[in-house]
Amino acid sequence: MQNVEEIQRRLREAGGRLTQPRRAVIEALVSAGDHPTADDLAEHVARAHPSVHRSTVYRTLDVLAGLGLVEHVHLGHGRAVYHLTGDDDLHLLCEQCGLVVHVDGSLFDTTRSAIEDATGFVLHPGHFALPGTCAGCHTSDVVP
Amino acid sequence: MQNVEEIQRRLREAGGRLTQPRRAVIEALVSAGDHPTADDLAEHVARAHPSVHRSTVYRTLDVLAGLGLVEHVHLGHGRAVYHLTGDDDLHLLCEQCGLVVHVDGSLFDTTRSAIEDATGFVLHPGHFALPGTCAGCHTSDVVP
DNA sequence: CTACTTGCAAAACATTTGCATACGA
DNA sequence: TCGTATGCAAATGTTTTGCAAGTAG
Repeated sequence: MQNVEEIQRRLREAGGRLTQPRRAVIEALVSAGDHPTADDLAEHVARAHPSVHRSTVYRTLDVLAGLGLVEHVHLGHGRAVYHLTGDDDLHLLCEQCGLVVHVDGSLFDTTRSAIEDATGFVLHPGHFALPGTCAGCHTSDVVP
Repeated sequence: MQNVEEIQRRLREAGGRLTQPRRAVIEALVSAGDHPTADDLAEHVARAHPSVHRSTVYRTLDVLAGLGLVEHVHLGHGRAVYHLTGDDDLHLLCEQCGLVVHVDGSLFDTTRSAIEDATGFVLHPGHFALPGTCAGCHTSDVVP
């Protein structure tokens, strides 16, 4: 959905500078796996550009988040994963095996509108992972 | 639902020792407000028992969590709040003002079963906070 | 008495920040 | 050139851990 050129264009349009470290972070975002942590991204960046510092990765992610291009999801216990905006899905986190799966965000629609009607609260559920037990762990649960 | 005696009984039944620091943490859990952080609890404990160390608060919470008596909810950015098991409602967290409100867990039923049917994932409602924007912040948003 | 608990200090972990320097536009 | 970005190191904030001493049962 989002490619490197598109992101670079948005960054420049906003008056940001297209530096080598920023190129590397953007490249990492589009080519890293499904749910990279900041650390995963820093590692990915370091492979091609060892001189890029971790703090620059965080600062770049922060800039891109400010432009609405990147979001992060907290998985609990301090870890967060980053992804390009546009993934309109929920993250489910298995508390037993750590598996993260994506489901379509529309599954949440009825709950979202029910809560909005009842309380005026507008949810952004994509920002957190919903914890639970995945199918695999749930069945093997019975046999320890 | 849970009173001090009940928790103490469960702790002793499990072979745990009922020490003064543990009494203080349990007391803090039942008498502290709705969504105490570990820090809130440590402060509460310190008022009556200044010698109780922060790490003991964490260890006690961990023990009680192991017995299924306490759960914690991540509010993002490192903070977590603790509560006694039995609150079967959802926590909504306003990302702008930090307000936490409870709503009935049944509002989540359709989403829970939809996710369970689609993926086999069994969610633990109540173990997590749903982030969003509360009614107050949402309206004042428009008028800065 | 013995093993479970505690206090302390230090480590672990993820992220942020101050500052002088480097570099894109 | 000029102000934004960067690297570095050190700080931040929360939670965890190793260890000797304390204490419940």
